[in-house]
Amino acid sequence: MSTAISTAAAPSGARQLPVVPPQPTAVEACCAPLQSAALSDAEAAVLARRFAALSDPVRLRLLSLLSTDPDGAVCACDLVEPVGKSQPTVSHHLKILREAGLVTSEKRGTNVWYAAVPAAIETLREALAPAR
Amino acid sequence: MSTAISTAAAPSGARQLPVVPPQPTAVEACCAPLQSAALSDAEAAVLARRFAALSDPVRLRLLSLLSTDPDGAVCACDLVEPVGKSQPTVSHHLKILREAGLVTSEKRGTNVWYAAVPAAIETLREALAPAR
DNA sequence: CCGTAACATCGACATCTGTCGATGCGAGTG
DNA sequence: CACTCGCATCGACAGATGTCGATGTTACGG
Repeated sequence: MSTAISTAAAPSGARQLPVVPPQPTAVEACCAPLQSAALSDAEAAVLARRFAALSDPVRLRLLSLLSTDPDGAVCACDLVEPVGKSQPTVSHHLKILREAGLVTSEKRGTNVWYAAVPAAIETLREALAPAR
Repeated sequence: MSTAISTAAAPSGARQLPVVPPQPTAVEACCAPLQSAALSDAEAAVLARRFAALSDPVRLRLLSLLSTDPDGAVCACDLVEPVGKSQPTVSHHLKILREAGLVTSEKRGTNVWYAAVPAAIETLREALAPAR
């Protein structure tokens, strides 16, 4: 919507400088797989927080967009329209994903580039691994 | 607490009849992995609902208890004390897990036996699979 | 047939969560 | 230096969620 006309500053197709550090905020595995050993109270709390980051459709779409992007990173300005929410709302969800360690952000000039952290996703996936 | 003395009716160690159907409510995979293709609106909604079932510490502990039980099934009466919540609360969480297809329940006399559904957990796990 | 045990449902309540408009703030630009 | 653009934060609000006590309901047991 907003990035329709002005092609000067940072147009919607702001495809440049896809550079983003690998995974500065890598999430450490907190627990053995759910199905391998009974979770302690603390372990369950940590895991629940992380899964909560995946419990919203908007966040899942954002994470998916970042994960599947050919450049590996997307300008925040290019995330608002695809998910169909207001800019503050998208910013809010990105913050939650960042705090969960699932994405990283890097400021480049006026824009902020977001990238998924595959290792963090893998951590969640391992928590769901079968007993054997 | 309650199941301490009376060893008659259904004591805390009600270990018998571990029989439970495999996975009647097997959850069907709804989406390709997050990191393989951008999620549609509908796909994200379905996935988010399922991950939401894992976004609570009590539910994670319940699922873990069921998954790691040697008999593969646990009487509801034996789930209240381990998680440290009231009986109605535990019943509430079990309902959410059941509606998410992550557990199944079977009534046996006065008791209800719960069992995890590994296939459903696997479905969630696959949604987090890496791109390649 | 009445009492009891196990589990689900109900009602109520406090808290959390998603959403948006308004605002703030830093970085470019003319 | 003023203006604009991009993004985060704030404030507010409606709706969802977790929790528990009370109450229902069903299955046993004497």
